[in-house]
Amino acid sequence: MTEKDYVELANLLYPDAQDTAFYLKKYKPRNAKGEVTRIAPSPTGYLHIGQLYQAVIHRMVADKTGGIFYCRLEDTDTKREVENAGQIAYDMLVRFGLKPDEGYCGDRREIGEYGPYVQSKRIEIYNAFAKELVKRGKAFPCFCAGSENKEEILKRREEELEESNDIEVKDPCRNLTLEQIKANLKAGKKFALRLKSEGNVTKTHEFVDRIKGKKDLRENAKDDVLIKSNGVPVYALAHVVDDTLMGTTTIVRGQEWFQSLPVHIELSRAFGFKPFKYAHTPNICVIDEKTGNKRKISKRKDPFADVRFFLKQGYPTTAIIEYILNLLNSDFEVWRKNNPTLPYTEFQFAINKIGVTNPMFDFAKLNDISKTIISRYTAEQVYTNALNWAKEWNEKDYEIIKQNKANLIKVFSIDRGGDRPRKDITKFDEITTLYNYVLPNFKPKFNLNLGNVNKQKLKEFLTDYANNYAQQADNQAWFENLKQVAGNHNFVDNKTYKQNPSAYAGNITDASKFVRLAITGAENSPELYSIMKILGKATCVERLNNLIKKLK
RNA sequence: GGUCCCUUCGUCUAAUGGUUAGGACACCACCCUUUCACGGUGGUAAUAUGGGUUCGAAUCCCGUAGGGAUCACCA
Repeated sequence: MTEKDYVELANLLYPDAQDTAFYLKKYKPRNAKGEVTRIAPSPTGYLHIGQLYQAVIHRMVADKTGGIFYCRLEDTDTKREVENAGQIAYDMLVRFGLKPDEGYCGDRREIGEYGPYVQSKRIEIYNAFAKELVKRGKAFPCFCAGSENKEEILKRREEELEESNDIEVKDPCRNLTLEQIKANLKAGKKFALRLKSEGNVTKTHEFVDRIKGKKDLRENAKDDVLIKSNGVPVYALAHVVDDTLMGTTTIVRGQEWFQSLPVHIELSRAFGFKPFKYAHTPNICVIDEKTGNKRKISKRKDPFADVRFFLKQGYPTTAIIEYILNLLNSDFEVWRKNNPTLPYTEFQFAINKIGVTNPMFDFAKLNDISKTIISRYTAEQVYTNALNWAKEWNEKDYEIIKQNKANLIKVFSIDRGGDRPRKDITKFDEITTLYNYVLPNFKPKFNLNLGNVNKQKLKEFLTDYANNYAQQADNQAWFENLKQVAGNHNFVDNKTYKQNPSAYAGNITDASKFVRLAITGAENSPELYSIMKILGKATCVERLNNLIKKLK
């Protein structure tokens, strides 16, 4: 075909499309001095933990460089679309404190000069650029079979792999003559638009990825589809066109994209666009229980893939973000230790500090971060957060928390506020069980394990303690009293006990342990004096007597 | 199967040819203590493997093994 033929073909395929110059003029280059990043959720489910991970990078990179972070909805896969999912994804970003500056803001709203930010509303733009490509002889229509379902594709792929290792072949339709194309169009046949690849897989060129570093990249040689036969573009075209028009400077995305990078580069060059910077991130993984191998977090197998899992459990959103930051820039935790009260946004995040290997999701580490964050809350903040959590996720807890404000705040206040606050709350769904002893209808459940303690003496001690129990003025007096009563029943201080354990009924630790067990039903609790004061004499005596009954 | 990427304590990672291979979480011990915690001190624990280059290798090169990803009119 001649250059003239290409122009004729372009007009034939896209008679109504605008000239690309129109759009290139309409969307002015940005004057932001920093990096422009974007998150591009597809409305195919809910916000995935991996997308949240990406969003942290986008938000931090934009903030640290004085740039812009925007949101674009990639709804070109009509088959997989789930209703409301775009809205939910956006809402989740906002809740996690990663609100985009611009773009898609839910189903009825968008902000910014570079819209529309929903791809299904940009079809005419894609057509304009498709037409330009045809004019330049860099794309051609393909009249072969249309879309298949996933099972068919997987089956066909397997068959193809058996036949040949190299399925990167040029598409036969690239050789159709103008006359043949005209005949197909006249017959009413639908077409997909394919890239007419000029690459050669044996040639490589140097490429620098902002995370992976210097790499040799093979040229693309595949005539990939750019626009499906239903007129909707695939990711490659949408990415190159949108990110160019919207002024994205750095494409941050998962490393599964790394191998399609050559197509994106070829396409971008075919248009004569300025190349993007790219950063391909690792993927958060877990160990698969069946195979014992690492695998990407899966929406179907891992309930925490959906970020709402963490909200439902009552993790503070900052705990998730700080955990992710810790995976991304491992010096974050050092910074956090030195700056315990600064917001994480002050941290000097750097994209090139991101590692290249896939990290494993570690709940132990997340829990530690979460505990530390909650330990810095005031008692009122703990209460408010717990109440808000319960209001959304747990009706029963909500009623309990609402009706027991005074006691809960008192118990949250113990060991809180100093330099070394107590770290015992991991997430808000634990509150009603962790502090059940200050709530109504408390029924302690524990296994009574006496260890080396003399049962008869213990019973005598507890009876004496219960019968003569009086509220004390302060913690010191309270403990002196406990020590004295216990001492009367052969419970001695720890040093004395150590010298000859068999001579005594037990030590002061034992005595306290069983009082604690009677009062709280647990071996761990905040400082007992305060708890007993909150509960009042009658309740304490009753609980002590309940334990004594069990000691028969 | 082809291609691409990766491999340092159990986990997250630091160490840009010279460190006693460092830190954090988890685990254990001890200390503190007025009980539970918090905290403190210490401990167990790693350069996948075989060659090569080098005075010297976790670091550079080659092979091997293992793992991940990709090979759609999905993103």
